[in-house]
Amino acid sequence: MPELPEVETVRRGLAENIVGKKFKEIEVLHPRATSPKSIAALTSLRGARVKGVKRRGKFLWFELDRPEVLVGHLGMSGQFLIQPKSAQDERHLRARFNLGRHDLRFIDQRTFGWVGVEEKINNRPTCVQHIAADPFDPEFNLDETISRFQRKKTEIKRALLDQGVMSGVGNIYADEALWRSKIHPETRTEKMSKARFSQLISSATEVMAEALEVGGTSFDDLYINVNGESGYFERSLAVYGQEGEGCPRCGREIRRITFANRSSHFCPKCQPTPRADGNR
DNA sequence: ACTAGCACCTGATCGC
DNA sequence: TGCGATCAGGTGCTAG
Repeated sequence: MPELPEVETVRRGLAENIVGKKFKEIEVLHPRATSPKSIAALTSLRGARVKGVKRRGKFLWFELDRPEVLVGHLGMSGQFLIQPKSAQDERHLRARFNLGRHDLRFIDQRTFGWVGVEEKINNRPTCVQHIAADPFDPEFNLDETISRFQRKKTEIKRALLDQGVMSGVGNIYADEALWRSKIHPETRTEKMSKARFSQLISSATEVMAEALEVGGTSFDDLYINVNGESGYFERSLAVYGQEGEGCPRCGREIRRITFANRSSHFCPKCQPTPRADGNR
């Protein structure tokens, strides 16, 4: 579900609502809700005070008044909600952190998301060590990012989704960025110039910034912010989920293909199939 | 060392 | 109505 704009929307909501608050009671309601280790580590956070909420790519973590951090990933369907303590349990409630009158609740239909306790190395949780900077990170370095793209030998769509190359982009914004840059998703990275990578990174940054401004993309209630509100970028999508619709640029019918076990949406005219000899 | 393929889940929807 | 196939915003493991 949530890609960078959605996760950042959630991060902002969490920062506004729970920085300074203390975890009073912690309850884990599903075995898959916590990262490999134990629920003991989670419940040991009772009494910890939240100092800040950080993000890299799609990973979130809470800085505490102790060395460890509370880390979370939303997976495909995870949500953090701020709820009155008295509110009824959600159907897919997986963990509850009581803050007094309110709860921070972790809800996740598909259970690909998780929360856990980790040490920090280089100022980042251990599970985030292999995640590259996203384009909004002050540590983001364009030249290094392009070099990592250039080292990949695969289709550009796969490389765009590789969080170790550049983080934050998921299936929606990958398709939107490729459309904006007029690049076919199956274009081989070996055939792309440095300028082309640079342009694509700009498109990805641009589309994610625009989505962030309107609270992200919500197709249904699987993605909502900490107050339960939807984002509005769905109406601005050019290709994702638009199979059979007209391309907003040229009117040609948007096509959907499957590879890497996921759907890719593109305009066959604006993003022509790369030639066998690869020139484009 | 790297890439491709698949597993990990629940639920909605579509065609028969 | 029912049932199977397919699809859904992500990541990590592992076989080659």
